[in-house]
Amino acid sequence: MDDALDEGQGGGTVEVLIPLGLDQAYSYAVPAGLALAPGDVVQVPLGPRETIGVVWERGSGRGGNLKKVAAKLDLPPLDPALMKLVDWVAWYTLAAKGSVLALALRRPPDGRPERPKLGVRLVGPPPARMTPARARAIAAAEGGLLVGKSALAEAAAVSAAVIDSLVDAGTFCVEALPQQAIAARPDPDHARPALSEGQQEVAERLVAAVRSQAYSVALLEGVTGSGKTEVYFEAVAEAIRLGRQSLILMPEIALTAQFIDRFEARFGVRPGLWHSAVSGRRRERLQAAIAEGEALVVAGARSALFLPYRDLGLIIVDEEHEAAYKQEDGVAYHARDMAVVRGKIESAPVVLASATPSLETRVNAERGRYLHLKLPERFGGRHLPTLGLVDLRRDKPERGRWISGALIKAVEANLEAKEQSLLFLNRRGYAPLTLCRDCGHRFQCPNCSAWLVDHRFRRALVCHHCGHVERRPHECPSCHKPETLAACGPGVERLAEEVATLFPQARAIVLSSDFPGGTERLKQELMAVAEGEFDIVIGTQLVAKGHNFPGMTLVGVVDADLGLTSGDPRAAERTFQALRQVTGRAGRGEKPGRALLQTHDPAHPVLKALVSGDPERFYAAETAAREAAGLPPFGRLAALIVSANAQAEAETHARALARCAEAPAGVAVLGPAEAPLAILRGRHRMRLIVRTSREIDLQGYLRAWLKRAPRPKGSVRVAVDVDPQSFL
DNA sequence: AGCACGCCGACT
DNA sequence: GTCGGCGTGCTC
Repeated sequence: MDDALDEGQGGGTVEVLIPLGLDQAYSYAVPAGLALAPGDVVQVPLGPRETIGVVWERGSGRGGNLKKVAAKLDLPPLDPALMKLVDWVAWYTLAAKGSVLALALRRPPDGRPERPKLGVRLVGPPPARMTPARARAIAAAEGGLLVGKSALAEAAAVSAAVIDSLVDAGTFCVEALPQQAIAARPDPDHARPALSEGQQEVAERLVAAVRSQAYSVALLEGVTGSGKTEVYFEAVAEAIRLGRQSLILMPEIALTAQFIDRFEARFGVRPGLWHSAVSGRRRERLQAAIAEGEALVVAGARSALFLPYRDLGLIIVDEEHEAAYKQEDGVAYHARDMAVVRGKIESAPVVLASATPSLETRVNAERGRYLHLKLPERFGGRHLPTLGLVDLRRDKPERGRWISGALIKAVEANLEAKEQSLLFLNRRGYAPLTLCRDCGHRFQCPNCSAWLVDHRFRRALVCHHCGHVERRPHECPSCHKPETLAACGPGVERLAEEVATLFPQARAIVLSSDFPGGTERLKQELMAVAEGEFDIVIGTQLVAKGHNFPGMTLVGVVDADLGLTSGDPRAAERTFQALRQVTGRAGRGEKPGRALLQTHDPAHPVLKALVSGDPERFYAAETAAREAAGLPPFGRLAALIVSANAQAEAETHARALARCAEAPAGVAVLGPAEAPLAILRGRHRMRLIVRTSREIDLQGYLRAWLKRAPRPKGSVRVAVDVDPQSFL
């Protein structure tokens, strides 16, 4: 056989990347008669079995004693842009290429048929025994049309069991509902909103970016209620007009019915939805529709970043600052950053939207790398609430109490005026610490180093890190004296006790993720709050976003210092964002609102910046503070080492790395002692920041370190927490 | 990811 | 004496 024949007729070798934790593509021989090109999805033998893989590049060898590619699968090939993204993300995150490929690779059809949604049709006579519930169900199904089972149950206000019994009785028959269209074409002009002048201006900038069909990044900043979504929808509309695809990336929890309704109201159809709950055949169909270019708009959680878009013309990252964009297990990546990278690779504009942008995005905007678009404050003449601090050193609540005189007065005035108040305390449960007054024993999690949180309602002690639960004993497990256990500090449950004592006439409710009855009940209660059925809401982070409470005119932050003192480098930023969000809950209706923040440190720069109402002040102060503390200013190289099974091991790794890193000039490793590192208690992970003043191949360097360093026992994972902008 | 190899606790 | 736990390593 000669080479000429090999050209088109197969033969030769290919490098195949397998979606497993393998960093290298493996060489396989191409059987005669098979033509393979990079991107093709193939079946290859691997050890004792066969797996799916992707031809990454053409090989050069003759494939003498290599295993052969078993088959070329009938799936659309990975396009070069997506392959480039996989390569880039693997290089950048120091993850094995195969693991990244696994994120991008469509699952082969698993043969599991999509569970067809069932509907019922009124076909037979009424059942022998009629009940009110049955009568309602039959009335709702009048006309003999095929109705969805759950929809019918809801419409008739009966349970699914009633419908089932009517099916058994022969009154209804079951049929499969026709499959819902996976991705109908959105109409860019379905319902164009009336934008304010300021919004229009910003929308036009985004539309221009979409028209340019070139890479660019814009930070779209605007407080909640400023109409960010409407504005970026205009950019999406433009992409639709051009026939190009848009990806709207959002934190998983933000993919709510509310967002979908807004999308549908604007474009007439639902977007293609991609999140962890979408499964099986539906996932496949959507993937196919995306690859074909039929699905024009995809709204998805971070994994939607690796979908095989055919012609991506716009990427929106909503709530850009959300920590949920960080994937920490498996391939550790930041979806927002990788979105920027994908935009670069696809030559598409990227829009980062947020009310409280992350520090690094702000820095990038400031340095002119990103276009900074600001939306005028609030839409419809509404104003941001006025913010005030309560100095707890002067206005001190009694022992065992947490609400100051000033806040009590404010709540009373609100009750008087029949307006709602929100008391925000980001602490679930009754008390964050339980100790023995006699011997000082503190209840600690057996798995983690965290304190166990007293949950009176559940009558249990709970670890908020690992989920460990134990019963709250009656006597101290250490000294066995009875009645010595004391709850220390407040949680929302305890605050509710105080509220009941202070304002016995008020209708109060505690809202936290522990809400009894699950998310469904919680949703109902949120609705009830919005409708004014409660006077005082005591809530955790949960109430900071989402539902709008028009009657809420006062927000009391019970402990504004909470979170400011932890060792996490992001503590100040996160607290600022959380407080800005929660205080913004006041005055969303007709009446102006105000917020009171209780603190022991009224001079704290975060609080001062917050009260000044000028976010720029916070960002300026925080950037300066980081520089002063020797923390990596964003936009320069830094690395994050995630490591080991135990804290001690993590520290050993860190010291080993610190020693190794002394060699190449320009690299300084801030070890456990020097850096305000965050050992994430409970999961025993450690963050270590590598700082460098000049450009080196940090990825390559760390990779090499992992290979040659005398490693202590335990697994080491290295992830990079760098602003990828420096590499673009 | 699978699957093998390999070294320490409770059983026929 | 073995069965089996899952830690570590390998797959072109």
